[in-house]
Amino acid sequence: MAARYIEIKNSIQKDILSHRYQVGEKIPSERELAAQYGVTRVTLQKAMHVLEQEGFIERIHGKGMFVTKVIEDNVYMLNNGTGDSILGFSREFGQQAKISSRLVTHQIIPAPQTVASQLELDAQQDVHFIRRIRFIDDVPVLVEDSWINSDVIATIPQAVLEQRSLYQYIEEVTGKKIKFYNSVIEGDLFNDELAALLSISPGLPMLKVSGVTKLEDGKAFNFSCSYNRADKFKIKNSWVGK
Amino acid sequence: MAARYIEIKNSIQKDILSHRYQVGEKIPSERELAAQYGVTRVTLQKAMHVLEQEGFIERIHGKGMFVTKVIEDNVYMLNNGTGDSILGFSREFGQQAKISSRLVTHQIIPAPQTVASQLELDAQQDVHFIRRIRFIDDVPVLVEDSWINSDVIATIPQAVLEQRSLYQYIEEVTGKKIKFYNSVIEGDLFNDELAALLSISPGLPMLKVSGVTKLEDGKAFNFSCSYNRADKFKIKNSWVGK
DNA sequence: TAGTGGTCTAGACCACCTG
DNA sequence: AGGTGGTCTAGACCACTAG
Repeated sequence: MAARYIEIKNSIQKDILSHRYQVGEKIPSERELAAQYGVTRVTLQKAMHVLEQEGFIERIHGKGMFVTKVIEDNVYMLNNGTGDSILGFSREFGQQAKISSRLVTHQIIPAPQTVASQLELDAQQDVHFIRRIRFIDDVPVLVEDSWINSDVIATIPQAVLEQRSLYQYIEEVTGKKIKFYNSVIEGDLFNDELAALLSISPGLPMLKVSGVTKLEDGKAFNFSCSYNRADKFKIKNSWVGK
Repeated sequence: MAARYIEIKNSIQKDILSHRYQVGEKIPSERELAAQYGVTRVTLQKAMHVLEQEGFIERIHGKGMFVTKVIEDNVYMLNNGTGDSILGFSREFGQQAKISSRLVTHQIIPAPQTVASQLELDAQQDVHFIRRIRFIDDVPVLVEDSWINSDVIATIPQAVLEQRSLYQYIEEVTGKKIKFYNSVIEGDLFNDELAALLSISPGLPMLKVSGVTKLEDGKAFNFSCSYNRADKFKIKNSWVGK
């Protein structure tokens, strides 16, 4: 049972995506929507603030709330620069793109120092190391490395790694939700090794996204790093500032 | 007069930065802090949610709130990928870096189509076009292009462009606060023109950040695009997900 | 002046964690 | 059991925008 404000947020988001609320135009006022959904203004505002953060609406003091004009684009968006790129995939025109994965390697190794520090565990402690290639419409577009604390997940079925979402599996096994933290975006060039995995030329530009994933109880369980073809991806920074 | 929750957020942020609250350790509970500041829990929570968004603390249900372990780094952070890089500059170890600018060009031109669309004005309408180079410790690290609606600001003194913050000037002149929207991050390689401006080799990796800036009344007044040396910058994605 | 979003109060109940 | 964050109510007043 999700929180009421999340339900409301999803409901209004659906209304926006289905063009029930027209692009650029005003949506009903907080007081109206609060009455419609049978909640107080405070609760409704929480929903609307999330929608604003995620870039669906703009709130203008004294005027009202407006559906954000969405900019069309022919590249893919990594929605929030979170590690698990596959979760962030979205296309302005629906999800008809075919997404697939290939597992390059999966082994248990002693945690490298940088990984151990990120996962807040002792060096040399065992972690899963997983390298996967992601395809969109059968074109390889990114390499993703993950280091996962083996205390949290002892074994990972190969089927999970070949299919959709490792995170969903971890949520199921642990019974806890996940949170992303400290995501960092860098630019670089593809080296020979990564370029070979994607069948592209070394020296092409890359967007590198790394970050830590934690369980809702604060336990860090995953450090991931993805190497994305910069000609295929942009990152939308969902942020409203000042 | 800022909102109370913003004052409280700044106060606690200061306590974190001054290490009054130790890294990784628990800070007082919501109820305690609310009592200290003489506000209700709801108000205090607003402050803490902002601190969480900005990466200063982690909130863990049932346990408490903890100061985030900050990862040291020897590159600069573009805090939120907002257009005006100079505002986003921050170094983990204080602000002792020397920041300067050089104005390359400032002219009034008819708005190119993409700019007009972003600024929601008619094509061919006049805009300022400004290109500046930013230096850190006298090393050129980025080029920033800005297109500014001349309806909002008719004239811009050269001194403003050579000094610190154009945005601060605009806030003063218009008497309105500014908001950032729709910031997008891309990776690319420096071409000959941009590389020459920074005295680097073409083909080096770049982080490109573009976005629209609006006044608080919703009026779009600035489209900016910055080209950042990827060996000098990372972008911290202040986001807490799920 | 009427309508809008922005902030804030003083409670309440729930879900989660630890001892 | 006691403390923690997560959510929600039913009001209230303020600041801003419009006609």
